Amino acid sequence: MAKWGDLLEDEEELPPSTTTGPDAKGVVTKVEYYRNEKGEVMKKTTKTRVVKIEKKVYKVAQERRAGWKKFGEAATERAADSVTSQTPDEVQLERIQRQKQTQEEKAKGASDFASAMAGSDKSAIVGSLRDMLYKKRMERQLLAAKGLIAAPERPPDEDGPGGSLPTAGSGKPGGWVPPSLRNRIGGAGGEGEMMQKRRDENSVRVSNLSEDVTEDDLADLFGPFGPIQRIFVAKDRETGESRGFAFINFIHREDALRAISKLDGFGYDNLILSVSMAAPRPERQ
DNA sequence: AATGAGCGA
Repeated sequence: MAKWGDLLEDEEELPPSTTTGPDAKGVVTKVEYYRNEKGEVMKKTTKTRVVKIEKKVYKVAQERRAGWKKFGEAATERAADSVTSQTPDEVQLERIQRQKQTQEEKAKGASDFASAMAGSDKSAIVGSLRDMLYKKRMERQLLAAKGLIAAPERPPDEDGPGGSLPTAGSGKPGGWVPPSLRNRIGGAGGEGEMMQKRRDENSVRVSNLSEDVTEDDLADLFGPFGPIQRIFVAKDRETGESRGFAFINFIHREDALRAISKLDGFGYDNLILSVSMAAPRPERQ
């Protein structure tokens, strides 16, 4: 499975897309091959399942209607020439199948990635990195959905009134931490526990991010290059939506430069990232 | 397309 990229490297013709299924569980598997902007062959596997939802409201309405007396023309109609017409209304939803993953697979993914990063084999990097980032992201989304972690960038008190709002000074551990207080992110070379001075000089700008990329996604993406002091995703002041670019401040300049050389032009989330050293932030008067 | 927040003594 890991070798498909190598096998196809020199071939002109791409394999045809295939669609298999639905299998016993209704899962349809679609495999497509395409070339990215660098001419590398990419494989995309999509698994979808059609889920039929019976609308509960229909049941309720039907039960209510059963108790009504007919009137007008309908009171005398026979079944054959009904004056009422009905349209079946079935809602079909597609949803992406989540893949199960064992601890060993996770560990393997991480070590594949580490060795790919150490070497210079670009296609190996792209293969294992893309895979690992996607899995990590899905894990986070699942945890967020289960309520085990806060959804990204949404303070708990936005869930609406009535809840037990965390008051200032309650100091509850494990809750949502505002970005301004998230100081130590990823990386291995912790430079002491003290508050660190921000290092704007090693600030990397990444743009053309998709709107739903979070700080955690970027920590996964940039963390392997070295310790990071701060990650900042630019957001719209009132809507909170990502503006599609971010800054990653590395502690060591050489890590910033390596990240740029490896990740500039990297395809992430269907977009081609642009990664470069950031211009210094304008001074505040 | 695009270059980040806070700041109250």
